[in-house]
Amino acid sequence: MTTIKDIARAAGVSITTVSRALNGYSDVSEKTRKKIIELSKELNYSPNTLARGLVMNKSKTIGLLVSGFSKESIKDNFTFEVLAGINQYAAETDYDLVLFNTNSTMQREKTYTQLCRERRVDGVILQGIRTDDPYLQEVVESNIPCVLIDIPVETDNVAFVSTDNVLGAEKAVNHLIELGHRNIAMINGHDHAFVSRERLKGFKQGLGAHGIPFREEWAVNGEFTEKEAEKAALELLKKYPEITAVFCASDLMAFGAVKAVSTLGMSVPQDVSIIGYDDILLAEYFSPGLTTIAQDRQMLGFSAARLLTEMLQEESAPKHIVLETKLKIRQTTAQARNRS
Amino acid sequence: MTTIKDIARAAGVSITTVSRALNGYSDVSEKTRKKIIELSKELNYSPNTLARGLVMNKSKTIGLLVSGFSKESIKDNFTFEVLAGINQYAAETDYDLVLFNTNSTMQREKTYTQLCRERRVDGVILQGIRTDDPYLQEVVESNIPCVLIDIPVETDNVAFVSTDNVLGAEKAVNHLIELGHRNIAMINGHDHAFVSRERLKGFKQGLGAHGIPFREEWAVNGEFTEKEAEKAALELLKKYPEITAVFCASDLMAFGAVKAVSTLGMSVPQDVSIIGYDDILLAEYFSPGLTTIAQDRQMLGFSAARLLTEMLQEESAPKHIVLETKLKIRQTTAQARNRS
DNA sequence: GTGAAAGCGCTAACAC
DNA sequence: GTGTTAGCGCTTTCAC
Repeated sequence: MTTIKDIARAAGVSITTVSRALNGYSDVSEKTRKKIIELSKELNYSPNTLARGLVMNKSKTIGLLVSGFSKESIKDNFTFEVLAGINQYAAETDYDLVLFNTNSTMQREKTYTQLCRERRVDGVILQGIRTDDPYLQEVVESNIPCVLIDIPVETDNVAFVSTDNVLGAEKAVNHLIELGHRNIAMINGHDHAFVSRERLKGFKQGLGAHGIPFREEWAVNGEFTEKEAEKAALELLKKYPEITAVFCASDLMAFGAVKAVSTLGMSVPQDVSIIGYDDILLAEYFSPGLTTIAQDRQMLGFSAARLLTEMLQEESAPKHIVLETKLKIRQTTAQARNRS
Repeated sequence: MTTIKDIARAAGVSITTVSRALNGYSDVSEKTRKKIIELSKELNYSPNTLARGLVMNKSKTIGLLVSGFSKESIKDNFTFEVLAGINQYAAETDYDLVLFNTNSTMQREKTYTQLCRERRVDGVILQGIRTDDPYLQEVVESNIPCVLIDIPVETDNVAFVSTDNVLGAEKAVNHLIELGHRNIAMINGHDHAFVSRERLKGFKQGLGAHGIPFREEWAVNGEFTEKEAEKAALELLKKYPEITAVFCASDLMAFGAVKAVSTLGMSVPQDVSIIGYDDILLAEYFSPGLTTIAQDRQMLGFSAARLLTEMLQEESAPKHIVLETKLKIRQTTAQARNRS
């Protein structure tokens, strides 16, 4: 494998000159530069990034710590779309991505910091970790530049990007209220998700803005899974026949809720309106089409990557980005009717 | 950042001894080993993989060259599931994954070999490239260990994994024939996909085995997209009213075909049976549920990763793996009826 | 069982 | 403009 040494020998110059020429420094005569560039092509030279990284103490790589490689996340595709966004941005830079994985027992033995330091990644993007994940604590304590997706932590070396979950939830509630619903329940994710807390907040705000009191017992957790949400919806709808609409904090959970409604011999949206959150691909293909709050997951990843590279270049980079959401009206929401 | 030098100093030994102790060599006294291990924990040491890679001339990383980060591939999810499989296997090894991307204009300037050599990846997995992709030629010529997904090239340093596309297609055809269909059309991908050629072969074999002649004009290309397939199906069904069933080489294309049928005022499966290939998530959620040939994409990735690590360890590793497919009967296929 | 020394391929002072 | 030199953190002969 060709090294700069080989080129230096062939060109009759020192390795320093080769290095300088190849890296575009100005203090090399045009003539020697040309010769060196030519020779490097001829000899089929590729720089050794390991060696370069070793001496420069940076690797031009971004570490990815994503939790969503399970069966479940294949369904909602969240991880992949975020990944696609990150990849898309990275493609325009000279950073490569290295995929760490947190879901294996073996990797769990290594701490977040170890993972990153061993590979000498310049920065990290974290996605899909819970607020009580031990890794999170480490992030804050370590001094590795880091961008969190959907977790609002902001320090000198950590930034975050998320969507406006409060406003998003409020949009959902507003939509239901505009359709005449007053008795609205919510199926949330779990308490260790930042987005859940935010969406609950938005839910309450939406109700409050229209003078509708928030009822504690109408807001339950569905753990972000279809199954749990179905169970929760079943109980809720049985116990409180006055409920005419349910806001679910994820589309997958909304599917569960729809199933629950039909299990009870009712239909969506005639008897109960259901609105989801995410706008995953299935939402459109689901029958009936799911009304939901759309968030641009790819942009989430794209922005995260951009934010991180900015952080790596300048001190004064912005420290967080909040993206907008959009209401997608499909067939699971309709005018309120009395079902009791 | 702690280095072995620091540990050596703290332990009062040479760096050689530290290196040996940390790497589990036998010729270190238990006493010093213990001390070194302890010290390394205390000092919060992480080995520098760049330095190690530089001297050992391998990086313990696997390069991933996948083409599917586009909008379209979010729909079929193929890339992600393969990725999940690779990741799952990698999690059990000490290899990390580096994501290269081929879809950007910038990266196109770098050759396959450059990409790999710069990062000093130990091996590569390629997925989603066409048989006429210039990268493919390079793979064969380079001496970088490589596993191809769904492209049958086998040399000293390249192996492949795929599913049995011939048999898969034959299963599809058999299913249709068993339902009484004799006039069966096929909508294939494109000629530069190995899987397309194989599936066509299986299609012909299936017909032949039952004495049904293959009609050239009934086998058209749909470019693996929903839109193109819809167009193709529309033409086909209009022109040849005797066709009662269509085998599509991907689920996405099958969706297009279903749409075409309904555009023509007919219904699936009463008038025309449609069978897909892949069993993507949407196939199940699609209405009506799509009958299809299922392939285990995650296993595809998992096997590729396993094969590659085996190649990296021993010379005598097996050089290809072919996975089985499975017929999934849902609602788009039914008993043949005369529609002309 | 342990250490000295060389070197992996590269960059970056510092001279000239 | 160009070369000399040192050194990034590690592994690996080769001595002892």
